[in-house]
Amino acid sequence: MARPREFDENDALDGAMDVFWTHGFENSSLPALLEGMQLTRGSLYKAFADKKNLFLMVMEKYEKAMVAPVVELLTDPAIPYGTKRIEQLFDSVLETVRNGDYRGCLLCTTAAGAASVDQEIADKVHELISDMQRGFEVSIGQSVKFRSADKQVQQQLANHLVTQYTGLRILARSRVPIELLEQSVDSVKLIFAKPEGSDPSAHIN
Amino acid sequence: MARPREFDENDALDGAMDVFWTHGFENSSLPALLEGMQLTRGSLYKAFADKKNLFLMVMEKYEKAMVAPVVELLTDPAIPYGTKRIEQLFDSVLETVRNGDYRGCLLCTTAAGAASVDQEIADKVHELISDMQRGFEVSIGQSVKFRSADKQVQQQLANHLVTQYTGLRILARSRVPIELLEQSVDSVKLIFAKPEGSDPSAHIN
DNA sequence: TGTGATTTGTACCAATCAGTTTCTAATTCT
DNA sequence: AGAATTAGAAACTGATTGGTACAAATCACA
Repeated sequence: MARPREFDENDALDGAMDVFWTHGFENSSLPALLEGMQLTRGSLYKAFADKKNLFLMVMEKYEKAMVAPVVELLTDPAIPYGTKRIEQLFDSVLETVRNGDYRGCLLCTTAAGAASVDQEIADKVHELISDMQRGFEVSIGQSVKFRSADKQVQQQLANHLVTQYTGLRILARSRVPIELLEQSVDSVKLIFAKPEGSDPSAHIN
Repeated sequence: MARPREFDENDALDGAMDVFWTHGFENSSLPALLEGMQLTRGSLYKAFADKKNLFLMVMEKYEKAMVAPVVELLTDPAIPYGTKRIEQLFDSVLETVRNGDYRGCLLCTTAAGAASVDQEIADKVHELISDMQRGFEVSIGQSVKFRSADKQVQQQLANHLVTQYTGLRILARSRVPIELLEQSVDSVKLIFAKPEGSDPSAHIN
Protein backbone atom coordinates (compact mmCIF):
# COMPACT_ATOMS: atom_id res chain seq x y z
CA MET A 1 0.00 0.00 0.00
CA ALA A 2 2.91 2.30 0.36
CA ARG A 3 6.37 2.81 -0.90
CA PRO A 4 8.81 0.79 1.14
CA ARG A 5 11.88 2.23 2.82
CA GLU A 6 14.85 2.44 0.53
CA PHE A 7 17.31 2.42 3.37
CA ASP A 8 17.90 -0.23 5.95
CA GLU A 9 17.18 1.12 9.38
CA ASN A 10 19.83 -1.10 10.84
CA ASP A 11 22.49 0.15 8.45
CA ALA A 12 21.47 3.72 9.14
CA LEU A 13 21.78 3.13 12.86
CA ASP A 14 25.20 1.60 12.30
CA GLY A 15 26.26 4.75 10.50
CA ALA A 16 24.87 6.92 13.26
CA MET A 17 26.60 4.81 15.88
CA ASP A 18 29.95 5.34 14.22
CA VAL A 19 29.48 9.11 14.07
CA PHE A 20 28.33 9.36 17.70
CA TRP A 21 31.09 7.00 18.77
CA THR A 22 33.74 9.07 17.08
CA HIS A 23 32.56 12.55 17.99
CA GLY A 24 30.29 12.09 20.98
CA PHE A 25 26.70 13.28 21.18
CA GLU A 26 27.21 17.03 21.30
CA ASN A 27 29.92 17.14 18.65
CA SER A 28 27.93 15.11 16.15
CA SER A 29 26.30 17.61 13.81
CA LEU A 30 23.25 16.73 11.82
CA PRO A 31 25.07 17.02 8.47
CA ALA A 32 27.74 14.64 9.82
CA LEU A 33 25.05 12.19 10.85
CA LEU A 34 23.29 12.41 7.50
CA GLU A 35 26.58 11.77 5.74
CA GLY A 36 27.37 8.83 7.98
CA MET A 37 23.88 7.41 7.70
CA GLN A 38 23.60 8.01 3.97
CA LEU A 39 20.18 9.56 4.09
CA THR A 40 18.58 12.94 3.97
CA ARG A 41 17.13 15.18 6.61
CA GLY A 42 13.54 14.35 5.84
CA SER A 43 14.10 10.63 6.10
CA LEU A 44 16.01 10.96 9.35
CA TYR A 45 13.33 12.94 11.12
CA LYS A 46 10.62 10.72 9.67
CA ALA A 47 12.30 7.56 10.92
CA PHE A 48 14.03 8.68 14.11
CA ALA A 49 12.07 11.69 15.38
CA ASP A 50 15.04 13.77 16.44
CA LYS A 51 18.71 13.72 17.30
CA LYS A 52 18.34 12.73 20.91
CA ASN A 53 15.94 9.91 20.12
CA LEU A 54 18.30 8.71 17.43
CA PHE A 55 21.06 8.71 20.00
CA LEU A 56 19.00 6.68 22.45
CA MET A 57 18.30 4.16 19.71
CA VAL A 58 22.01 4.05 18.95
CA MET A 59 22.72 3.42 22.62
CA GLU A 60 20.29 0.54 22.49
CA LYS A 61 22.12 -0.83 19.51
CA TYR A 62 25.44 -0.25 21.21
CA GLU A 63 24.22 -2.27 24.14
CA LYS A 64 23.41 -5.23 21.91
CA ALA A 65 26.43 -4.90 19.67
CA MET A 66 29.15 -4.00 22.15
CA VAL A 67 28.11 -4.32 25.78
CA ALA A 68 26.26 -7.61 25.56
CA PRO A 69 29.26 -9.42 24.02
CA VAL A 70 31.42 -8.10 26.84
CA VAL A 71 28.98 -9.41 29.41
CA GLU A 72 28.82 -12.66 27.50
CA LEU A 73 32.59 -12.97 27.64
CA LEU A 74 32.64 -12.18 31.35
CA THR A 75 30.02 -14.83 32.04
CA ASP A 76 31.17 -17.38 29.48
CA PRO A 77 31.21 -20.82 31.13
CA ALA A 78 33.44 -22.06 28.30
CA ILE A 79 36.23 -20.04 29.89
CA PRO A 80 36.34 -21.72 33.26
CA TYR A 81 38.40 -19.14 35.07
CA GLY A 82 36.71 -15.79 35.66
CA THR A 83 39.98 -13.98 35.91
CA LYS A 84 40.91 -15.29 32.49
CA ARG A 85 37.78 -13.68 31.10
CA ILE A 86 38.69 -10.41 32.73
CA GLU A 87 42.16 -10.58 31.26
CA GLN A 88 40.78 -11.26 27.82
CA LEU A 89 38.44 -8.30 28.04
CA PHE A 90 41.16 -5.85 29.02
CA ASP A 91 43.55 -7.29 26.46
CA SER A 92 40.96 -6.79 23.77
CA VAL A 93 40.66 -3.14 24.77
CA LEU A 94 44.42 -2.73 24.39
CA GLU A 95 44.29 -4.49 21.04
CA THR A 96 41.63 -2.05 19.85
CA VAL A 97 43.90 0.86 20.67
CA ARG A 98 46.90 -0.81 19.04
CA ASN A 99 44.84 -1.13 15.89
CA GLY A 100 44.47 2.63 15.83
CA ASP A 101 40.94 2.85 17.15
CA TYR A 102 40.87 5.80 19.52
CA ARG A 103 37.12 6.17 19.72
CA GLY A 104 37.12 4.67 23.17
CA CYS A 105 33.75 3.49 24.40
CA LEU A 106 30.52 5.23 23.48
CA LEU A 107 29.18 4.43 26.91
CA CYS A 108 32.16 5.93 28.74
CA THR A 109 32.35 9.01 26.53
CA THR A 110 28.66 9.62 27.05
CA ALA A 111 29.08 9.25 30.79
CA ALA A 112 31.57 12.09 30.69
CA GLY A 113 29.49 14.26 28.40
CA ALA A 114 25.82 14.15 27.56
CA ALA A 115 24.88 12.10 30.61
CA SER A 116 25.52 15.08 32.85
CA VAL A 117 23.07 17.18 30.86
CA ASP A 118 20.17 14.89 29.97
CA GLN A 119 18.42 12.59 32.42
CA GLU A 120 17.17 10.07 29.87
CA ILE A 121 20.66 9.66 28.48
CA ALA A 122 22.04 9.35 32.00
CA ASP A 123 19.52 6.61 32.75
CA LYS A 124 20.60 4.69 29.68
CA VAL A 125 24.25 5.08 30.68
CA HIS A 126 23.55 3.77 34.16
CA GLU A 127 21.71 0.82 32.65
CA LEU A 128 24.69 -0.17 30.54
CA ILE A 129 27.05 0.34 33.44
CA SER A 130 24.89 -2.03 35.47
CA ASP A 131 25.27 -4.61 32.71
CA MET A 132 29.03 -4.35 32.92
CA GLN A 133 28.87 -4.49 36.69
CA ARG A 134 26.91 -7.73 36.68
CA GLY A 135 29.32 -9.21 34.15
CA PHE A 136 32.28 -8.45 36.35
CA GLU A 137 30.50 -9.80 39.41
CA VAL A 138 29.87 -13.12 37.70
CA SER A 139 33.44 -13.42 36.45
CA ILE A 140 34.79 -12.67 39.90
CA GLY A 141 32.35 -15.04 41.55
CA GLN A 142 33.55 -17.75 39.19
CA SER A 143 37.25 -17.16 39.66
CA VAL A 144 39.34 -19.59 41.65
CA LYS A 145 40.83 -16.72 43.52
CA PHE A 146 37.74 -14.91 44.70
CA ARG A 147 34.84 -17.35 44.56
CA SER A 148 35.12 -17.99 48.26
CA ALA A 149 35.49 -14.35 49.18
CA ASP A 150 32.72 -12.36 50.82
CA LYS A 151 29.93 -11.29 48.50
CA GLN A 152 30.75 -7.77 49.60
CA VAL A 153 34.37 -8.07 48.57
CA GLN A 154 33.31 -9.50 45.24
CA GLN A 155 31.08 -6.51 44.67
CA GLN A 156 33.83 -4.12 45.58
CA LEU A 157 36.17 -5.76 43.12
CA ALA A 158 33.51 -5.75 40.41
CA ASN A 159 32.97 -2.03 40.83
CA HIS A 160 36.69 -1.50 40.88
CA LEU A 161 36.85 -3.15 37.47
CA VAL A 162 33.97 -1.07 36.15
CA THR A 163 35.88 2.02 37.20
CA GLN A 164 39.10 0.68 35.75
CA TYR A 165 37.42 -0.11 32.46
CA THR A 166 35.92 3.35 32.27
CA GLY A 167 39.20 5.07 33.03
CA LEU A 168 41.04 2.95 30.53
CA ARG A 169 38.72 3.81 27.70
CA ILE A 170 38.61 7.50 28.53
CA LEU A 171 42.40 7.68 28.65
CA ALA A 172 42.61 5.75 25.38
CA ARG A 173 40.33 8.32 23.79
CA SER A 174 42.62 11.13 24.83
CA ARG A 175 45.47 9.29 23.10
CA VAL A 176 47.53 8.85 26.19
CA PRO A 177 50.70 6.78 25.55
CA ILE A 178 49.79 3.13 25.07
CA GLU A 179 52.34 2.17 27.72
CA LEU A 180 50.21 3.79 30.38
CA LEU A 181 47.26 1.68 29.36
CA GLU A 182 49.33 -1.48 29.09
CA GLN A 183 50.85 -1.05 32.52
CA SER A 184 47.48 -0.27 33.98
CA VAL A 185 46.18 -3.54 32.58
CA ASP A 186 49.27 -5.36 33.82
CA SER A 187 48.26 -4.26 37.28
CA VAL A 188 44.79 -5.65 36.76
CA LYS A 189 46.36 -8.96 35.88
CA LEU A 190 48.68 -8.75 38.85
CA ILE A 191 45.87 -8.03 41.24
CA PHE A 192 43.27 -10.36 39.84
CA ALA A 193 45.20 -13.29 38.55
CA LYS A 194 48.42 -14.42 40.12
CA PRO A 195 48.05 -15.78 43.64
CA GLU A 196 51.72 -16.32 44.34
CA GLY A 197 53.79 -15.45 47.36
CA SER A 198 55.73 -12.70 45.63
CA ASP A 199 52.52 -11.16 44.45
CA PRO A 200 51.84 -7.79 46.05
CA SER A 201 48.16 -8.59 46.24
CA ALA A 202 48.52 -12.12 47.52
CA HIS A 203 46.72 -11.19 50.70
CA ILE A 204 43.43 -10.91 48.86
CA ASN A 205 43.06 -14.66 48.45
CA MET B 1 48.85 56.42 30.33
CA ALA B 2 45.88 54.20 29.72
CA ARG B 3 42.67 53.07 31.26
CA PRO B 4 43.32 50.35 33.79
CA ARG B 5 41.54 47.01 33.87
CA GLU B 6 38.38 47.03 35.86
CA PHE B 7 38.45 43.29 36.46
CA ASP B 8 40.93 41.01 38.16
CA GLU B 9 42.32 38.54 35.67
CA ASN B 10 42.64 35.92 38.36
CA ASP B 11 39.01 36.25 39.41
CA ALA B 12 37.93 36.09 35.79
CA LEU B 13 39.92 32.91 35.28
CA ASP B 14 38.31 31.46 38.39
CA GLY B 15 34.92 32.17 36.91
CA ALA B 16 35.91 30.63 33.60
CA MET B 17 37.29 27.58 35.37
CA ASP B 18 33.99 26.98 37.10
CA VAL B 19 32.05 27.22 33.85
CA PHE B 20 34.41 24.93 31.97
CA TRP B 21 34.51 22.55 34.91
CA THR B 22 30.76 22.30 35.06
CA HIS B 23 29.95 22.12 31.36
CA GLY B 24 33.17 21.02 29.66
CA PHE B 25 34.90 22.89 26.87
CA GLU B 26 32.44 22.37 24.05
CA ASN B 27 29.32 22.90 26.13
CA SER B 28 30.56 26.17 27.60
CA SER B 29 28.99 28.90 25.48
CA LEU B 30 30.51 32.32 25.29
CA PRO B 31 27.51 33.96 27.00
CA ALA B 32 27.85 31.45 29.84
CA LEU B 33 31.53 32.26 30.17
CA LEU B 34 30.87 36.01 30.14
CA GLU B 35 28.26 35.55 32.85
CA GLY B 36 30.58 33.40 34.93
CA MET B 37 33.53 35.72 34.44
CA GLN B 38 31.48 38.86 34.97
CA LEU B 39 32.83 40.66 31.97
CA THR B 40 31.81 41.54 28.45
CA ARG B 41 32.78 40.15 25.10
CA GLY B 42 35.20 42.90 24.23
CA SER B 43 37.11 42.51 27.45
CA LEU B 44 37.29 38.75 27.14
CA TYR B 45 38.73 38.76 23.65
CA LYS B 46 41.05 41.63 24.52
CA ALA B 47 42.45 39.82 27.52
CA PHE B 48 42.29 36.15 26.53
CA ALA B 49 42.45 36.13 22.73
CA ASP B 50 39.81 33.46 22.18
CA LYS B 51 37.90 30.63 23.79
CA LYS B 52 40.51 27.97 23.29
CA ASN B 53 43.31 30.12 24.64
CA LEU B 54 41.18 30.99 27.61
CA PHE B 55 40.63 27.30 28.18
CA LEU B 56 44.35 26.57 28.05
CA MET B 57 44.95 29.30 30.61
CA VAL B 58 42.22 27.78 32.76
CA MET B 59 43.92 24.39 32.48
CA GLU B 60 47.12 26.02 33.67
CA LYS B 61 45.25 27.42 36.61
CA TYR B 62 43.59 24.08 37.26
CA GLU B 63 47.00 22.48 37.38
CA LYS B 64 48.15 24.86 40.07
CA ALA B 65 44.89 24.93 42.00
CA MET B 66 43.80 21.29 41.82
CA VAL B 67 46.43 18.94 40.44
CA ALA B 68 49.45 20.31 42.27
CA PRO B 69 47.79 19.88 45.70
CA VAL B 70 46.99 16.27 44.79
CA VAL B 71 50.60 15.63 43.85
CA GLU B 72 51.65 17.39 47.03
CA LEU B 73 49.44 15.09 49.07
CA LEU B 74 50.75 12.02 47.29
CA THR B 75 54.33 13.05 47.95
CA ASP B 76 53.82 14.54 51.39
CA PRO B 77 56.60 13.29 53.69
CA ALA B 78 54.49 14.36 56.66
CA ILE B 79 52.26 11.39 55.88
CA PRO B 80 54.84 8.64 56.25
CA TYR B 81 52.88 5.88 54.59
CA GLY B 82 52.29 6.23 50.86
CA THR B 83 49.20 4.09 50.88
CA LYS B 84 47.70 6.39 53.49
CA ARG B 85 48.15 9.28 51.09
CA ILE B 86 46.43 7.32 48.36
CA GLU B 87 43.55 6.51 50.65
CA GLN B 88 43.18 10.14 51.63
CA LEU B 89 43.09 11.21 48.01
CA PHE B 90 40.38 8.77 47.03
CA ASP B 91 38.41 9.51 50.17
CA SER B 92 38.50 13.19 49.34
CA VAL B 93 37.05 12.44 45.92
CA LEU B 94 34.18 10.56 47.54
CA GLU B 95 33.66 13.41 49.95
CA THR B 96 33.40 15.84 47.06
CA VAL B 97 30.63 13.78 45.53
CA ARG B 98 28.85 13.41 48.86
CA ASN B 99 28.86 17.19 49.13
CA GLY B 100 26.88 17.34 45.91
CA ASP B 101 29.71 18.32 43.59
CA TYR B 102 29.19 16.33 40.41
CA ARG B 103 31.53 18.33 38.22
CA GLY B 104 34.07 15.55 38.33
CA CYS B 105 37.55 16.53 37.28
CA LEU B 106 38.20 19.10 34.57
CA LEU B 107 41.22 17.11 33.49
CA CYS B 108 39.31 13.85 33.13
CA THR B 109 36.31 15.44 31.43
CA THR B 110 38.61 17.14 28.96
CA ALA B 111 40.38 13.86 28.28
CA ALA B 112 37.06 12.40 27.21
CA GLY B 113 36.04 15.41 25.16
CA ALA B 114 38.08 18.23 23.71
CA ALA B 115 41.38 16.34 23.96
CA SER B 116 40.30 14.05 21.16
CA VAL B 117 39.74 17.02 18.87
CA ASP B 118 42.51 19.50 19.58
CA GLN B 119 46.18 18.59 19.85
CA GLU B 120 47.22 21.48 22.09
CA ILE B 121 44.50 20.61 24.57
CA ALA B 122 45.50 16.95 24.38
CA ASP B 123 49.10 17.90 25.14
CA LYS B 124 48.02 19.82 28.21
CA VAL B 125 45.89 16.89 29.35
CA HIS B 126 48.80 14.49 28.99
CA GLU B 127 50.97 16.89 30.95
CA LEU B 128 48.58 16.90 33.88
CA ILE B 129 48.17 13.16 33.71
CA SER B 130 51.93 12.83 33.95
CA ASP B 131 51.85 14.94 37.09
CA MET B 132 49.34 12.58 38.65
CA GLN B 133 51.36 9.60 37.50
CA ARG B 134 54.50 10.85 39.20
CA GLY B 135 52.58 11.56 42.36
CA PHE B 136 51.24 8.01 42.51
CA GLU B 137 54.68 6.59 41.78
CA VAL B 138 56.19 8.45 44.70
CA SER B 139 53.44 7.41 47.07
CA ILE B 140 53.77 3.79 46.04
CA GLY B 141 57.56 3.93 46.26
CA GLN B 142 57.21 5.25 49.78
CA SER B 143 54.68 2.71 50.98
CA VAL B 144 55.74 -0.04 53.33
CA LYS B 145 53.97 -2.54 51.18
CA PHE B 146 55.47 -1.77 47.80
CA ARG B 147 58.70 0.10 48.38
CA SER B 148 60.70 -3.08 47.89
CA ALA B 149 58.77 -4.14 44.81
CA ASP B 150 60.22 -3.92 41.32
CA LYS B 151 60.31 -0.46 39.84
CA GLN B 152 58.26 -1.92 37.02
CA VAL B 153 55.56 -3.17 39.35
CA GLN B 154 55.49 0.21 41.05
CA GLN B 155 54.94 1.89 37.71
CA GLN B 156 52.19 -0.53 36.83
CA LEU B 157 50.42 0.17 40.08
CA ALA B 158 50.84 3.92 39.62
CA ASN B 159 49.25 3.78 36.19
CA HIS B 160 46.53 1.57 37.56
CA LEU B 161 45.72 4.29 40.06
CA VAL B 162 45.77 6.99 37.38
CA THR B 163 43.24 4.93 35.46
CA GLN B 164 41.20 4.29 38.58
CA TYR B 165 41.17 7.97 39.45
CA THR B 166 40.04 8.89 35.94
CA GLY B 167 37.28 6.32 35.90
CA LEU B 168 36.09 7.34 39.31
CA ARG B 169 35.73 10.98 38.37
CA ILE B 170 34.06 10.25 35.06
CA LEU B 171 31.54 7.96 36.71
CA ALA B 172 30.93 10.54 39.42
CA ARG B 173 30.16 13.10 36.73
CA SER B 174 27.54 10.83 35.22
CA ARG B 175 25.91 10.63 38.66
CA VAL B 176 26.30 6.94 39.04
CA PRO B 177 25.11 5.70 42.47
CA ILE B 178 27.59 6.72 45.16
CA GLU B 179 27.79 3.11 46.33
CA LEU B 180 29.51 2.13 43.12
CA LEU B 181 32.19 4.75 43.74
CA GLU B 182 32.53 3.86 47.40
CA GLN B 183 32.94 0.17 46.71
CA SER B 184 35.41 0.90 43.98
CA VAL B 185 37.47 2.89 46.45
CA ASP B 186 37.09 0.14 49.04
CA SER B 187 38.80 -2.11 46.55
CA VAL B 188 41.63 0.34 46.17
CA LYS B 189 42.09 0.25 49.92
CA LEU B 190 41.87 -3.52 49.93
CA ILE B 191 44.46 -3.88 47.24
CA PHE B 192 46.82 -1.21 48.40
CA ALA B 193 46.54 -1.27 52.14
CA LYS B 194 45.08 -3.94 54.32
CA PRO B 195 46.59 -7.38 54.41
CA GLU B 196 44.01 -9.77 55.83
CA GLY B 197 44.76 -11.89 58.82
CA SER B 198 47.82 -10.02 59.94
CA ASP B 199 48.30 -7.90 62.98
CA PRO B 200 46.95 -4.46 62.15
CA SER B 201 49.53 -2.75 64.32
CA ALA B 202 52.31 -4.51 62.50
CA HIS B 203 51.13 -3.11 59.22
CA ILE B 204 49.71 0.35 59.51
CA ASN B 205 50.59 1.74 56.13
C1' DT C 1 43.07 70.70 30.35
C1' DG C 2 44.11 68.33 26.62
C1' DT C 3 46.10 64.14 24.48
C1' DG C 4 47.15 59.49 23.75
C1' DA C 5 46.58 54.83 25.20
C1' DT C 6 43.69 51.29 26.55
C1' DT C 7 39.54 49.13 28.30
C1' DT C 8 34.69 48.53 28.03
C1' DG C 9 30.20 47.83 26.29
C1' DT C 10 27.39 46.96 22.47
C1' DA C 11 26.00 46.21 18.02
C1' DC C 12 26.95 43.31 14.59
C1' DC C 13 28.86 39.46 11.72
C1' DA C 14 28.71 35.14 9.09
C1' DA C 15 28.34 30.42 10.10
C1' DT C 16 26.20 26.78 12.10
C1' DC C 17 22.92 24.45 14.94
C1' DA C 18 18.63 21.32 15.20
C1' DG C 19 14.38 20.98 13.33
C1' DT C 20 10.25 22.07 9.75
C1' DT C 21 8.03 22.67 5.72
C1' DT C 22 7.03 21.97 1.09
C1' DC C 23 7.45 20.24 -2.93
C1' DT C 24 8.15 16.41 -6.60
C1' DA C 25 9.01 11.79 -7.81
C1' DA C 26 8.96 7.05 -6.91
C1' DT C 27 6.91 2.86 -5.46
C1' DT C 28 3.53 -0.31 -3.87
C1' DC C 29 -0.92 -1.74 -2.97
C1' DT C 30 -6.20 -2.35 -4.13
C1' DA D 1 -5.96 4.07 -12.59
C1' DG D 2 -5.97 5.80 -7.92
C1' DA D 3 -4.93 5.91 -3.03
C1' DA D 4 -1.27 5.72 0.14
C1' DT D 5 3.16 6.30 1.64
C1' DT D 6 7.73 6.88 1.05
C1' DA D 7 12.24 9.19 -0.53
C1' DG D 8 14.69 13.05 -1.77
C1' DA D 9 15.89 17.76 -2.31
C1' DA D 10 15.79 22.31 -1.22
C1' DA D 11 14.45 26.23 1.19
C1' DC D 12 13.54 28.04 5.50
C1' DT D 13 12.76 28.55 10.45
C1' DG D 14 14.69 30.93 14.72
C1' DA D 15 18.10 30.37 17.88
C1' DT D 16 22.90 30.12 18.98
C1' DT D 17 27.67 29.70 17.80
C1' DG D 18 32.45 31.98 18.20
C1' DG D 19 34.43 36.13 16.82
C1' DT D 20 34.91 41.50 15.21
C1' DA D 21 34.36 46.37 14.75
C1' DC D 22 33.92 50.47 16.79
C1' DA D 23 32.54 54.23 19.58
C1' DA D 24 32.25 55.70 24.31
C1' DA D 25 34.41 55.72 28.73
C1' DT D 26 38.37 56.10 31.61
C1' DC D 27 42.70 56.61 33.03
C1' DA D 28 48.01 58.68 33.11
C1' DC D 29 50.73 62.12 31.98
C1' DA D 30 52.09 66.44 29.83
